[in-house]
Amino acid sequence: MPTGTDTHRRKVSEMKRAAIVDAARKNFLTHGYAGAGMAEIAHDADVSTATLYKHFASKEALFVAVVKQVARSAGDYSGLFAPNDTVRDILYKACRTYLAAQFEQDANALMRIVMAEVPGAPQLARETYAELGTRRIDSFKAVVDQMIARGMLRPHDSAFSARIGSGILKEIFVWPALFDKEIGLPPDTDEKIHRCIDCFMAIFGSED
Amino acid sequence: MPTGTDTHRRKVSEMKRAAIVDAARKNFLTHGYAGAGMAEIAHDADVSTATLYKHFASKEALFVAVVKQVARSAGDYSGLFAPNDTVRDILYKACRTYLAAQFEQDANALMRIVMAEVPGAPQLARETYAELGTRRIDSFKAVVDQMIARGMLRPHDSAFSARIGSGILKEIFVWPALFDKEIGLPPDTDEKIHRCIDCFMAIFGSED
Amino acid sequence: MPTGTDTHRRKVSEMKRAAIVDAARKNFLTHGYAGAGMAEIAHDADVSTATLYKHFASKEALFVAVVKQVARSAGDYSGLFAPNDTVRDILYKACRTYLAAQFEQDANALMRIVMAEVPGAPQLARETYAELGTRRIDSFKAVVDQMIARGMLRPHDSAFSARIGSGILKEIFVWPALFDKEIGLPPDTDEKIHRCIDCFMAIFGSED
Amino acid sequence: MPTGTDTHRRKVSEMKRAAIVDAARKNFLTHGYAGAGMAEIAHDADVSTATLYKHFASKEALFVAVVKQVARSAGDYSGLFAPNDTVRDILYKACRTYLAAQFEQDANALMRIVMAEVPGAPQLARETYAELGTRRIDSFKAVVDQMIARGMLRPHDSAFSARIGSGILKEIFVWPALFDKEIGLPPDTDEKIHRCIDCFMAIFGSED
DNA sequence: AATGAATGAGATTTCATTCAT
DNA sequence: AATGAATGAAATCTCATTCAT
Repeated sequence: MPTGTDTHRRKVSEMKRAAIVDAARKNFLTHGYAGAGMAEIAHDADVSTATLYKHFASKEALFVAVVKQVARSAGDYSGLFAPNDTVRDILYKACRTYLAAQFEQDANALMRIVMAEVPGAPQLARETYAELGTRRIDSFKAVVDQMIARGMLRPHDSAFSARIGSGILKEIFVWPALFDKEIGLPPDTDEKIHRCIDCFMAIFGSED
Repeated sequence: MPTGTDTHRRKVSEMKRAAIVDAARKNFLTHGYAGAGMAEIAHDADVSTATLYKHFASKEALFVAVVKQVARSAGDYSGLFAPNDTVRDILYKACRTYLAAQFEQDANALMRIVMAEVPGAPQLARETYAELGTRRIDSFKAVVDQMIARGMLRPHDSAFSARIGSGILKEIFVWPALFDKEIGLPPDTDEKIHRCIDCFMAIFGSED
Repeated sequence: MPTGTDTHRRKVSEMKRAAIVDAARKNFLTHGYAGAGMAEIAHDADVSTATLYKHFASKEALFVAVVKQVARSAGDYSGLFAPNDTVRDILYKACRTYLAAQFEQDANALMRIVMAEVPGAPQLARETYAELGTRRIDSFKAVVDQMIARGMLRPHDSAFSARIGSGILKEIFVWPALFDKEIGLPPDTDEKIHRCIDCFMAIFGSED
Repeated sequence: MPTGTDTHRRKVSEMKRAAIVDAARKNFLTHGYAGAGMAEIAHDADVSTATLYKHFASKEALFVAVVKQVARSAGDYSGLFAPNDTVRDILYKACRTYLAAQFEQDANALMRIVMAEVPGAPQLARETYAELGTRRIDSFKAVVDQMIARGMLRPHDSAFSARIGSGILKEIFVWPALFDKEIGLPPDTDEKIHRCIDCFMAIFGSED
């Protein structure tokens, strides 16, 4: 019965593919795009280079696969609204979610690499920006929309305020981390988040 | 009289050095750090590779020189205060100066490359962040301080507000440009700047 | 059955390795260490430079391999004692064996190169001296020990006499060859050997 | 008066030449022929590379000059015969003189380098062998001749015995030093010399 | 006569990719 | 389908030597 064999083969093949993407992500993040080597990736994934090339036609194709895999995890903004939450409570949770997605998934390191490839692979960079940049702000915007609907924020252009909020968070937390791989979230993150929220509410808060 | 000869030689040598840095900047910006080739840089500068290496001991040293040269042009924030300027006028000019420094000198492209080198050359990245990141915000902060002193802005922590302002501008203008080398300042830049100023003044404006 | 493939691959690979060492020996001997080029070695071995570097991680590693290969042929001193041989017969055969190992395997040329690398690679030089210098004398000493046991030579410190014998042979035959690559064993080698034996027996011969 | 100036100029020029040869010797001995760099030699001699090339047309020519300079100091065997000296006393002094010339003037290191250049510069090697090898043995032979004339040694072919003596000394003292730049004369040099003399006298001593 | 910046040619080494088995 | 040895093309860097001043 070839079916069973086929299924088995496909399963093995997919596992190898996953192992490759995994090994590739680690290598790209550690050594950068140019620094990562196909041989080492293959070795780390317990696969021959030839097999690697069966799955991904080129280094760039492999890199695209890694980016897409990471970008897929955008952060979950559902269930942010608990019954007795204040405006600040909800904004705080939204900020935390935003930052978690940015820091926990190596998204910073990935952004660095993607940016570096802008001259060489503009399409990839644009797509990644859409995934890692725009999409996250859209999620944030959805939260803002809900808050406006509930009268928690003054009515305004939420697309704009979401970017403003994102910009403030990036400046305080993300930007430094882009230039230093050892910088994570600082110990006084909470306090800083609240100062950011102060700003946000000074602009977009309801007027009472 | 060796002086004449020496002076001449030095002058020629310095011109070659400048030509090398120039060619290097173009190459790095076009192809990225790894993509740029010393041979091509030397060729573009009309110099042999050996001469190139007399001036810069390694590819990295050359890159550092390029970064420093670009960073040197941090933007001139003096003479921002004209007699009858409103708060908004001054902030507008400050924003324009900030954005000019960021866009006119290829600073965006350079930032991309430096970020890409974070894993491989952390020290360089940190120094560049200090030059291209922190220093620009400091200039901005000095403007804010003056405005506070003149009662144009509510008294507050100017170090913080300078970062907030910088963060907002980056999000709206810089961030997209980091992911797309063809993105410069948009046609409706003025309008966008004014929306940013609205935000800034909502937070830090004097309360009248 | 991967075994067949593996075996075949290994066989091919080993042949290439041998070809590389061979080509390398010729190049090193002809042009010296610094003068030999990896590209030419690869070409002579019908192999790409990349393959060469798969087998030997560096020029130095390749040179070490060459030295070890040559050193392996230390000369065979067994079967020197025939029933009716006189003392002189046996010493003559030992001298011939010693000189054969020194001249037939390019050991002289190799010694030259190794010596030249003394400042740059002291460890290698020391090891080579152990292989090409000490070990050969040890073999000679074993022969002397047997001759003493049979009463053919006066009892004495064989470690010392072996060095004396080796020193005399080196002076007469090896030393000139070290300074002139075209000098091999001279036509009157036999006569010279016997004069050396005269000296040796004058010192260490039994007194009858 | 140009004469004074000319004389002065020539004097300066000769001093520079000497400085160059000196710096060259140090560099060659330290780094080997290939390892030594013309730029560094010029720097060490406080001279420009162009001046260096005015004095010596090429690296090889400079090396030849160094070899000749060192070879010129062959050791002084005159005044070896004191009134009441025994045979052994005189031979001891001759050995000491021989070894001093070999070890004190970096002759070992120079020999290493010359040998390395045998394939590339055969003529130089042959000449050096004549200077550093043959000539020293000739001096030794002269001493032997005198000893024969005085009845201190059995009449024999002194050209041969000088080589035998030289060979024994080389084996014991020089050979190891050729493979290890840190090896000088050992602490028990005297004892070893006397064992060598024992051998020599067993062969060539007068029979009383 | 002297300088030292500049050079051309070549060195070793690396790596994404292919191909015979 | 999978292997891993082999490759070609290029990269960074060095150095003896020359030349304009």
